[in-house]
Amino acid sequence: MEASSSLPMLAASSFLPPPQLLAPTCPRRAIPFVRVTAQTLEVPEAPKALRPSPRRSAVAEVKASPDPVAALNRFEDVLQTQDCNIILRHCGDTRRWDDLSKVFEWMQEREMTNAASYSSYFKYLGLSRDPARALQVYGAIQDRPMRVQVSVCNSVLGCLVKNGRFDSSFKLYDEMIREGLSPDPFTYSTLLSGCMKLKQGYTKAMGLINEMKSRCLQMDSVIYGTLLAICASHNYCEEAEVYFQKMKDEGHSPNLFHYSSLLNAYSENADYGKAEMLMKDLRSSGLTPNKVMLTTLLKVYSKGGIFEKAKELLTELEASGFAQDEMPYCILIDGLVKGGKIEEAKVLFNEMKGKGVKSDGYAFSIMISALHRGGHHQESKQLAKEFETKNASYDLVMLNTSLRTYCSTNDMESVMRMLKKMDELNISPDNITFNTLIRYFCNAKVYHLAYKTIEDMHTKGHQLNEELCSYVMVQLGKAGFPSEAFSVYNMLRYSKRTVRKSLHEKALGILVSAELLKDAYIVVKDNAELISPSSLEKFARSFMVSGNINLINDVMKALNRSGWRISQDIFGRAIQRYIRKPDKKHLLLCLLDWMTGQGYSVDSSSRNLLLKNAQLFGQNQLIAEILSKQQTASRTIGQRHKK
DNA sequence: GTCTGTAACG
Repeated sequence: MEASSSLPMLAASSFLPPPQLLAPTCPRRAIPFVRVTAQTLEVPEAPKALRPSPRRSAVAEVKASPDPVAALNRFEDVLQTQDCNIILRHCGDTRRWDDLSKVFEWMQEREMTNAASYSSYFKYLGLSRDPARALQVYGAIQDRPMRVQVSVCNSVLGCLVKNGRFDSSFKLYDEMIREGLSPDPFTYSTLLSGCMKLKQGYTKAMGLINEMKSRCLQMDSVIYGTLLAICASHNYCEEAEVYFQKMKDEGHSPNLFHYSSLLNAYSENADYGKAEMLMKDLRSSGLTPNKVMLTTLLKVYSKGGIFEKAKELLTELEASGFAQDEMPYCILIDGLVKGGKIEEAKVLFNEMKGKGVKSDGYAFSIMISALHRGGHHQESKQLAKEFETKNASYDLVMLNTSLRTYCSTNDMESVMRMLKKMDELNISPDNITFNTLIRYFCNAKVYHLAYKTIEDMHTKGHQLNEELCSYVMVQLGKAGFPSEAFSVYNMLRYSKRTVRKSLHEKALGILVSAELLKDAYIVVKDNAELISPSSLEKFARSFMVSGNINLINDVMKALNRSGWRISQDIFGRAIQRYIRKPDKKHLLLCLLDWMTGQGYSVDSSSRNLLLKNAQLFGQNQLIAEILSKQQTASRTIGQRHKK
């Protein structure tokens, strides 16, 4: 446990982390503070830039060229790596993403890349929303020291975080650490900002903070700001207060970021009293609340249902020019809707539109959803159409919202239009999209389409909604598609860790009615103990009559394993089957033997049937012996049961 | 003149 006890081993191995990682205490100051001045660097005054160098003018010419690659080719002999980096950054800064990649590839072909090239390139790939390419280029780096170069790692991680690929950023970070990365504060800043929108973001952030401490890296004001934002977005109000105080104790004075994050934490629980106190504290510290701060305060009032104060504040925001985008209206509209004041919400929404405030779709989506939930389907649909005619831009949430309202008004044409839009915009459907469509197809009673959608959803790795899929399964069974029903059953079983036990019974019922007895056996084999005796009985009876004869004995064993006592009627049916197929006599003998071992016996009519047909099997003697053994055994067991 | 990060809405 203690770091000291493992020190001798440490000395022998260079693969272990440095000792300061094992010892939780840090030296007083890990990184000495060095003021970098001309004196400390002692760089002699360079007489450069007296005349334009050929490299400089080449850079200028490539920068200005509409075809940078052609220009690069002209100056190939003049340009050095750092010159190319300047050109690369210029492409990025001017947002010419195609040229950016072309220049980078040109540099790669001539092995003119260094850490700075990679760092910059990944940064711009992040800005151009191309994390896939960044991952691809990073993965192709052969040189291990380059792969763990801290600025290279930071920029590729930043690219992932910026594009919402939080899980892959943490996965990649772990790989980098295994390969030997030594993270710096930039690394932690980047990763922490990824925690804000992560489900388990708070826990993840705590892990990172501890890791940072063990590496003796200092917390700074921005990292505190990020941390407070993480607390607010995960509703860790008390923790936010603690960090706010801790930060002050460490000598960082809070700025508007810190105040508004803490206020945001209060707004989640609509803690109006604490919010007011915080505003007082802010003013007394000499800061002036800005647009974000006041908008967050509006959220406190709005969530708390203090609509009079909220409206007053909104008027103030308007007067200060802080209500030029839809955000504050959205907050109040949302609060009104959730407070059951849908009419007031509608009035405010129309007021907002009347004032010419532009909407990115947030206000529309709040109103469309609210009207939909309230059962005002036509009105909701009208808003969705209005949004469409305004030619506003769509994202996944807006598409899902519109889709839902079009589905509920059975507007197939519009549903298709939304799906087409989704495709064109390269927006991948999510759980909500799929479930909306499945419900729609169910209501329209087109179960094969519901089935296709479930299949698609499953293939794309989304977790299925059990209640909905189970309904579709039953409907598919009723509509005469038992194989599809069974397929839904299997998708549910393999996409969820646990399913309700009634699912097995439902599936079994469908399969037995459709005489898909082999599939029914699959259901029974793994879940017999979750299925009611009457369903098992029904299955067993059908199987004995028309199931695959070679599986009869296996079915018996599976049923018996579940603890269900097989009735003599079932055995009777099995025996009748076997008697009609004398070439399966070995199976019959096996069954009779097994029955004896399990304390089962045949009833008298089966017994007579067997004895009468024994010569068919050429085993008169053997069958008679087994039957007699069985009677003795069952009598003993019967007596034991009576006791 | 290599990389980084913080606040409000569906």
